[in-house]
Amino acid sequence: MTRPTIDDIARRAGVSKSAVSFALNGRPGVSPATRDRILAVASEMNWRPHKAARALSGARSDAVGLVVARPAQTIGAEPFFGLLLAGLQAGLSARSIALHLMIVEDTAAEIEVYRRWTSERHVDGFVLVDLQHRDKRVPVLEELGVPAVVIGGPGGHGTLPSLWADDREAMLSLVDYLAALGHRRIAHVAGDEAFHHTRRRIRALKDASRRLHLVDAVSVPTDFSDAQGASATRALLSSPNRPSALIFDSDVMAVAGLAVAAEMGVAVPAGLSVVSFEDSLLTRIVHPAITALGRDTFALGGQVAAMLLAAIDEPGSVRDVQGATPRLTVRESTRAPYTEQEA
Amino acid sequence: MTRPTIDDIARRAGVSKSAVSFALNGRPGVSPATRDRILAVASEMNWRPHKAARALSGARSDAVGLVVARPAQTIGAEPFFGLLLAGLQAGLSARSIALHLMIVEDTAAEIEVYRRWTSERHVDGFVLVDLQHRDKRVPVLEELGVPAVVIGGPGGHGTLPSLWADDREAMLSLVDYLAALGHRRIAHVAGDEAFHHTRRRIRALKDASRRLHLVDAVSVPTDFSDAQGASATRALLSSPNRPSALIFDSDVMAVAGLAVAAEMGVAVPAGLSVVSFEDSLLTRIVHPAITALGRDTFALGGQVAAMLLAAIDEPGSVRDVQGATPRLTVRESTRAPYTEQEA
DNA sequence: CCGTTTCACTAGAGCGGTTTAGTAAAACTC
DNA sequence: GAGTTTTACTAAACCGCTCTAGTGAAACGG
Repeated sequence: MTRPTIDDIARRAGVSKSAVSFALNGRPGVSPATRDRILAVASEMNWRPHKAARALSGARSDAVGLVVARPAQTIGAEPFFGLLLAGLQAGLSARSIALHLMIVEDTAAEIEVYRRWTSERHVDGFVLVDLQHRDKRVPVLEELGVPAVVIGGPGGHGTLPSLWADDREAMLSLVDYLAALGHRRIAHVAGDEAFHHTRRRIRALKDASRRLHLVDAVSVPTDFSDAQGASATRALLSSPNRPSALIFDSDVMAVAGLAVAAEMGVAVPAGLSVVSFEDSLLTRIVHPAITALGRDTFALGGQVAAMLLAAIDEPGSVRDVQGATPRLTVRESTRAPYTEQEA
Repeated sequence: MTRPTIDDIARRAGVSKSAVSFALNGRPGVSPATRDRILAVASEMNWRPHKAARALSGARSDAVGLVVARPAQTIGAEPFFGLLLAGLQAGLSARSIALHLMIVEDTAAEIEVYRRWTSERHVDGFVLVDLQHRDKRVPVLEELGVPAVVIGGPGGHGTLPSLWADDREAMLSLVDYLAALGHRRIAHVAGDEAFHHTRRRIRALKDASRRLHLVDAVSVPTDFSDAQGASATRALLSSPNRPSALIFDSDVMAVAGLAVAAEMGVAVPAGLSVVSFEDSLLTRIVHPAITALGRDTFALGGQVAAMLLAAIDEPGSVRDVQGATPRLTVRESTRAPYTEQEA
């Protein structure tokens, strides 16, 4: 048997197609008695709306898009991405909105997908991640006039609403903590300078370092990969004026850095304190467990979902929102630095 | 200006709607000259098909579904999932098929999504992961008659085609390797017994142990979490007859186990060899790097995508396929066990 | 040169919904 | 109780595309 259409329901209930449509959508124009009868027939016949048919009549497609331009490896590796995905999902599925995921090669391909999906009416809105300096995707989405929410900022995302984290404040608090422990030589294994947040963190470290009179607060940019994280760590630990504390911009790099320290015979935390700017399972399961600045990525996904749904319902109504301030979870990888006596 | 429809193109090119449709879909019925002219007009007007309209006329929805019933944490944590996703994407996007992702609470919800998406014509097919013993999803998908490909098996997936790995063979090779190094006391931190592959691995270990006359080849089932992986390791390492080698069913548990060993002062690999049944970034970046059985999860995703597309194109044409046999990458976490002299 | 086949193209009926315009009856006005 | 408004419902257009049936002209066959 083929799936029932509203026509079948209409026939069975002895009313017109339109009456069925009204009843099923909770619209006025049918009496309560008729409405109940229609609903009963519909559920008896196990009717479900045909998404495409609805979308064709100008309605929503009930889906949002997430397009990511990253190498496959990164997507598998970073817990951030999976958690964000799960959080988005949770926020969307409550209103049974689907998530269309697309993983592409580069930003050009990403923009092409935005264009295509918009004109095909494939999705009702987009979530934009990995905000970059002078991001080319922003003007395109603005031009397309499609609802979109940016994760990142503040600044650099034009008129699109964003959910942003105060990376500057986070970095300052991190440095304050390490300085309070007595660290004077702090180094930073940073991410990719193409990203806004990386730049902000680097700048914040510089400022804090000046304010607290730290020695050599150097930031080494990387591409976020474990390989570059490891080699940056190796270089820093080999320098004559070896830092006593390292700040890593990602959990993956922090773990890689930890391995380098072990390999070089540098004890953590006795000889080196390690802090990660990102928290996850990774930082928890290694030994020693890594002190990390944690934000609830799952919750973040949910928040973005809510913002995007609002932007779809009422374009222009959504404004920038500052996400929860990340909190430091102290674990086993940080302590006061070596003193001469100990050494 | 509103987006162009085939009617606009028809008017501009001076032909009928149908001629445009034929031309755009590469169907016979138009002369080469007319076809070229229509295509030129279409691209000039920047026309794109309206997905919903196409889908409504009985065509495909050009999307496949992946529904996962797992806690959010797991999805973020396991590289497997992200890599699979990326691989699937790569395989699908070549034919510009979208991936609809849905993360749900439990199997009941998952089945509900299968029902809904099928009757809504939301997707053309499904990918089924985490195959369980007596899996309830299989008969539902069979009943719905929707194309689907299972990752897992062999066996237990009814008439649905599956891409399966030979877990038994893999476990045997692993045990052979450890036995060749001289290990006699091998223990296994297993996954969830609800999963088919976990059961097969446990059975294989038992068989190998009997064949090789190993002592105490015990398997401890867990829920795949780092916490249970850690406590299983703790228990095994505390037993009077401590194993000299541990096999972990997942990378996350292997890393957690490594941390427990460090915490208990058990040196790896000197005092304990560690092997992971799954390879990923995780096993590579920790210290010591973990010897692991690796399969190319990204490629696996691509293979599944290809199978599903074939199943959609020609239902019933796709048969079970055995995936590539995982290969052992030896790293720093394995060596011959302690001998009495060394101890 | 007439009948048949092929070709290039058009008209128009769906696909499964939504929505507007219209209608008959019931319910209010005063 | 005639006129107006409201209510409950129907008919049919419409969304953008696909595809079948049909048409007129050109090409072919003998």
